[in-house]
Amino acid sequence: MTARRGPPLPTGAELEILGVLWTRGPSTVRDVRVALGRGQDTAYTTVLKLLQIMHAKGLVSREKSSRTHIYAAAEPSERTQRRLVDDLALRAFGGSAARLALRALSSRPARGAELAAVRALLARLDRERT
Amino acid sequence: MTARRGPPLPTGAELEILGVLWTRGPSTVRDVRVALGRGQDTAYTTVLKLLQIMHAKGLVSREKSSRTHIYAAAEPSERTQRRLVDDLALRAFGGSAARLALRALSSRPARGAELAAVRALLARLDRERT
DNA sequence: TTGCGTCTACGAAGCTCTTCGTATATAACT
DNA sequence: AGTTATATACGAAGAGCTTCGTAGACGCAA
Repeated sequence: MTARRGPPLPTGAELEILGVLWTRGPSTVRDVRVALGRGQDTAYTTVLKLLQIMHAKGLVSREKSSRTHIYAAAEPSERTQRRLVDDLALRAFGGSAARLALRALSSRPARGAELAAVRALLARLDRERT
Repeated sequence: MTARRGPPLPTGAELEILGVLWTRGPSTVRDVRVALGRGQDTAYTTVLKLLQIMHAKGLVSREKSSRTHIYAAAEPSERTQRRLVDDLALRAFGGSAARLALRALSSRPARGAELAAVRALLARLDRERT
């Protein structure tokens, strides 16, 4: 139970970088730094160091292209997001992801399209129940 | 926007203590320590220090009963949970709590009663839509 | 009143996370 | 060959989190 395969959960700054890699695809340190959109507020070596740590943790893979490294998220966003949700469910909702979902839906005005997606999922769960 | 009133988000250990206070109601340090269920693995002063820090942060209130303090969660669980969910939505789901909910529901086999609650909520949202 | 059990307060160690500066390598250009 | 631009690697500082030991206060029983 809770075998927890895969890399550890990303920290705050790591998650922000993963977000860039998920939307941009494989990127260089420079690419990531630009995409973070902080201008010069974050030093180049800060992003580099983070990616090196993430590589050591198994959160990203990297490949050498001539002299620069190209980094990519090790897991698809879905899997990491699921692990993050499960973690929060465990820590704050007694392990119930459904109660977490309930709280998420009741908290904010969601857009219609997104609610429709939730309804579709519920319908599918119904169908698969039997 | 994102005005973030109220105390800061609880950390891991703080959240565990809040869980105890939410289910047990106002409790002494000793009560909390016992309810954590770690036996002697955690020192008394560790729980005390945490509660002192949480009091300074505004996460818990306390009241003096003779010589001991009685601690209580400053916010109801619903509010803190909502803030935690909103935080995760912001950091990992582009700010969309609905997409977070979708991931939560698709990740795990939920119990029927919980799914029913989600359906009821969606129905209510429908009704309020107009 | 002296001592024992229990409480609070405080300081500090060990750890992780985030940040950056410095040193070093390497390709490219003159 | 020497200079410049850009890369990586590494060390370390500063902050926050978690843990605990020690010291001091307070009530209660002998």
